[in-house]
Amino acid sequence: MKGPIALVDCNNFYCACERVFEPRLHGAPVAVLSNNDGCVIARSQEVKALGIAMGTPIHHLPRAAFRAGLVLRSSNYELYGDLSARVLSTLRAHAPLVEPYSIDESWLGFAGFDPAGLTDHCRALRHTVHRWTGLPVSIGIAPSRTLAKLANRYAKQYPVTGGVHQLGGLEDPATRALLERTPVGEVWGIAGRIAIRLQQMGVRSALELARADPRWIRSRFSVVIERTARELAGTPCTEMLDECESNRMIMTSRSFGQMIGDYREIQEALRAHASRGAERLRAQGSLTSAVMVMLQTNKHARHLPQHRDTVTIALPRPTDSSFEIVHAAQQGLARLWRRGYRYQKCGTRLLDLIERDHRQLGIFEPPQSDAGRQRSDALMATLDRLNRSHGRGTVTVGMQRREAAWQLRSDYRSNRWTTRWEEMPEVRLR
DNA sequence: TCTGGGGTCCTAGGACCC
DNA sequence: TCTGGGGTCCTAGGACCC
Repeated sequence: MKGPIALVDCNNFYCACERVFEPRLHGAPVAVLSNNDGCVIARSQEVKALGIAMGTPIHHLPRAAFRAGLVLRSSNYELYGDLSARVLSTLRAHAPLVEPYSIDESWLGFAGFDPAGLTDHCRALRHTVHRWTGLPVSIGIAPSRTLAKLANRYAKQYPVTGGVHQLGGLEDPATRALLERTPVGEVWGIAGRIAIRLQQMGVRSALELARADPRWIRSRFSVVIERTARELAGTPCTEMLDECESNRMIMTSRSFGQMIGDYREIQEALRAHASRGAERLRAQGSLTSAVMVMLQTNKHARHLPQHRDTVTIALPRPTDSSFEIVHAAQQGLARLWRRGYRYQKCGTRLLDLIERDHRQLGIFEPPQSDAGRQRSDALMATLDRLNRSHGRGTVTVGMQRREAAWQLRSDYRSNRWTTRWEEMPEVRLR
């Protein structure tokens, strides 16, 4: 099933989300901070114009930026996630095949469509997304994902495109011209080291990579880069997926609000991460067979003793029970933690995921344990329901305080306008 | 003083087996 | 002087992405 592919990408997504419910932020420089309010992870156009780089630590932000009216926001993933879902449902109403890619990007499959009419169709779609969600998007259309990515960037960069740009294959002169003036390091999938090696071998532009011999690329690099080269030449190398693929691993980790040495305190944080991981596991209908626990000190604090390590606990049988997963995580922590270190971050990874429906009974498992499992399933379903309807953290496994040293700092968080009753926007009539 | 979190895929190389 | 050869499986780590 081949056909044109479109990439829909929300412009400056996190900043745009902040503006949806606070219109006064339109035109103002808005920067969204990482977890713990550490550094800048998203910038509005105005912030980019101020010369503030991605990843700038909050304490390095220049005074001049604040004088220019810089508005800071803590990450508000509950809001971003909800708005992302709205964009997705809008897309699903207007495209035959939608494959979510990240919180702010989706691929659209247009197999069987006449490429000639697609630009207009996508302009209309872009307009609808904006009307229904308040979020501006750009759309790139091309025969392959790598080219669609390039088209998308062009659409974003040049307002004259009306936010939509379409590329063809190498036989199209306009496509060739764009590839020729695109440095190879700006191609999707080619970054830092590989870009340097390609340049040393004389491959400097996207066009040169598109025209390189795929077998040569494969022998010098890998199949990944070979695929990128083929895609640039207009041959799609991945299928569009009809349904959401499940994650193969679920990682949950956070830095602490401050460095922590106390075992009990870290244990509490880890319980929160393990529970959250288990919740996501159940949401995608999987079971895990192994829990990896990670614990690390602050690598930037060079004057302090360093310790970072991971340990993997194999579970007796695949499970999605918060209790079993938390228990395994705590076993892992007991092996990792050392007295006298001040830790900065801990987390869990749920590994070896399988689909819940494919669960097999263990050889040594007594058949009557089915009843116990059903009880556990019902309990987990109730726990998830309560946390969904009353907000995360309403029911927890073991103590997980809302105010604790391990909790994230988020001093500049906006309201969770669409997911919390008590934070809903108010309209006052007078 | 501060410097995020969550993913995927691929490859190299060791362990192990016949 | 050298001292099999091939295969599979698993894990760690690199590279990249958002």
